[in-house]
Amino acid sequence: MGITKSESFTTEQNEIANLFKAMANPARVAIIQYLLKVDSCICGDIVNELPLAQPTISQHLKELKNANIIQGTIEGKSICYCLNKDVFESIGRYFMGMYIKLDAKCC
Amino acid sequence: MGITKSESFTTEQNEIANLFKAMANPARVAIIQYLLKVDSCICGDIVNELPLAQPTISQHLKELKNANIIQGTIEGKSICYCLNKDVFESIGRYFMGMYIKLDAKCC
DNA sequence: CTTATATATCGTAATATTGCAATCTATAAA
DNA sequence: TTTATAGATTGCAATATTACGATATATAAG
Repeated sequence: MGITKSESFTTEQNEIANLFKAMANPARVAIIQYLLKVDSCICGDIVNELPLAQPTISQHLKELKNANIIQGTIEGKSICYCLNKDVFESIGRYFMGMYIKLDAKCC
Repeated sequence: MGITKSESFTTEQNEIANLFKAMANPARVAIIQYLLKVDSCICGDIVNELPLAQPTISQHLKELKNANIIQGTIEGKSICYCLNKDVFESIGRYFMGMYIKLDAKCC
């Protein structure tokens, strides 16, 4: 074998894992941080900002879009990308919820 | 090529990506959820709980430990694992911070 | 219609991840 | 000391990810 045994886990566990996977890459973290700074921009701006080729950026944007982390709107011949605010609230609440539930006593 | 160009990004960006990578797998998500439920347990409990072989669980625990998400304490001939509360607070704050900074206006 | 610009897709090479059988290590029990 | 138990490590096969050149698509400008 070698493939992740997704079918052995719940849909929720797989969804959470996939959301993290979308952010588990320094280039995508950099894209998210850049979008946080500029609010919105076109793909070309990110290509100029990061040391990666255009097809690579395009692929990363696609993955972030599939994970619903960003959204893209067609604007003439370019595409305007921005962060999806809701996702960050959800993830933030997920972790803060865990933090609150977590018992201080450990092994 | 094919390798992630880690050296092209900041240490912070790589650290964040690595933290997400540690959680970007349904088995590891399940381990985290299980530890949240039982507070602490030994490796064998997780092996009984999840449909994965012992070496696989051991490997996942190692990755979670490397990412400082869990900690393990030797207790006789077994090892007691539990979640590291601080990490969840940090991540929660990171995302809530992004959520607050994020401008509602998008493209 | 032609050309330029912006982005997406395809194909592929390099590398990383996942899962497990076999095996090793360390401690507890007998 | 021998045996049993708990867990880690090794080695490997299967699969996934990353990056990019080449190319396709789609819109704007001329």
